[in-house]
Amino acid sequence: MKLSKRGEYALRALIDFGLTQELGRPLLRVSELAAKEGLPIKFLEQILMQLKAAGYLESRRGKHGGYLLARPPENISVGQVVRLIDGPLAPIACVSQTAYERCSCPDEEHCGLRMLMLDVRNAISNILDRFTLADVVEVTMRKLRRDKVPLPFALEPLMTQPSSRPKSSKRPKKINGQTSTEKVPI
Amino acid sequence: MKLSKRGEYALRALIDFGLTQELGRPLLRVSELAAKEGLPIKFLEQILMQLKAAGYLESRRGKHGGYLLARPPENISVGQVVRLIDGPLAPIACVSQTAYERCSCPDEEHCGLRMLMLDVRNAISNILDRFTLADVVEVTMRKLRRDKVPLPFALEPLMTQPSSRPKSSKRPKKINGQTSTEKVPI
DNA sequence: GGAAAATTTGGTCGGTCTCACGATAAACAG
DNA sequence: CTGTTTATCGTGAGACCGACCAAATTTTCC
Repeated sequence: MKLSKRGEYALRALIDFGLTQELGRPLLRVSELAAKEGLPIKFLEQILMQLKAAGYLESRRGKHGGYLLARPPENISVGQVVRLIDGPLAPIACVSQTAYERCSCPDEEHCGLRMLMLDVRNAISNILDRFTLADVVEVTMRKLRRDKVPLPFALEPLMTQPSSRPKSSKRPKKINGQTSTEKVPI
Repeated sequence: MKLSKRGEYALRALIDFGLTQELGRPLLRVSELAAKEGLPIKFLEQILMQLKAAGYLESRRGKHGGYLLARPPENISVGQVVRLIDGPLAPIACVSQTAYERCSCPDEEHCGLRMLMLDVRNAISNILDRFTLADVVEVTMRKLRRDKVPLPFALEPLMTQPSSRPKSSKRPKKINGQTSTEKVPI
């Protein structure tokens, strides 16, 4: 049930790009990002290249180079990013829509495991496919402001144009809705 | 978000043990199980040994040997089995209860990814920790009977004692409750 | 044009996951 | 006791993943 490191890093990077874009500084160098998030640089490079190839990022070379978002965060679905990096969300291939594969069990129609994992698939999809990068960024910034945390990436005074673009005032789509009321370990 | 092959095979095996126990033939040889489910024999051996070491199975050696369930299926939680084989259910370690690990992100309290994955964790747990092996077996057998499928493992006429033990009539705990009404691919 | 800074490309390396071969030990049948 | 049947154990190949290092290429700035 794990998200790969590659997928984790990709999402963390995209969230950072969303945050810095919101703060008026969309361009980030790989070295900055790696330092801030504590990620291995060369591995992060591979991931950013993959995100670029998929149309999520653009890159600028040279002196003031770096990466930036190629699409508005509202158009970036978390679920689609996970699928790009880690493959289908479904725990087993025989309940996947995008990459269905017959499993080795003799009677797929009456497989108890398949029924269970179909529920898990739907549960995961209902979360990851509903949230966009903009949603995650918005919730994160609200939390940061509420706790009066100095906004990250305000450092690096490189071309400090305040340019506070009118933020997309969308419905705040509550995250973390049904936080576990039970003591079930996970 | 994947369940490992090891975890998949372990669950498939346990479900089969539950089914055959219900049918009055609790003991299965590794070779039978591998043939019926189409699993690699030696790999399955390792998995069954692990399940035995964890107290889920017993083994008999010699002529009429094999494996059988060591605990009533009502006491076997699907979530606990997955945790044993694949580790914590949580997609990333920093939202796990049983195996929490600080992640490399600088501010865990305000990490957007963490908030998302917390929801995913709860969603998975709410499914896998609610269902026991007995639930899965019961739903499977109902489906098999409804479609009039010849019950598996009725073959192998080895010591055919009908011994129809009084089945635990529990509440039927609907599986596959909210089947995806939407066309979201997964 | 030349230097600097960044992306791009290439190879390496240890670890884990699947899966397989071969040999050993226990239980049973004759 | 002997042989068959079964689980048990040791070993390791093959593939993939996470992470690292070094060089090559491209772009921009001075």
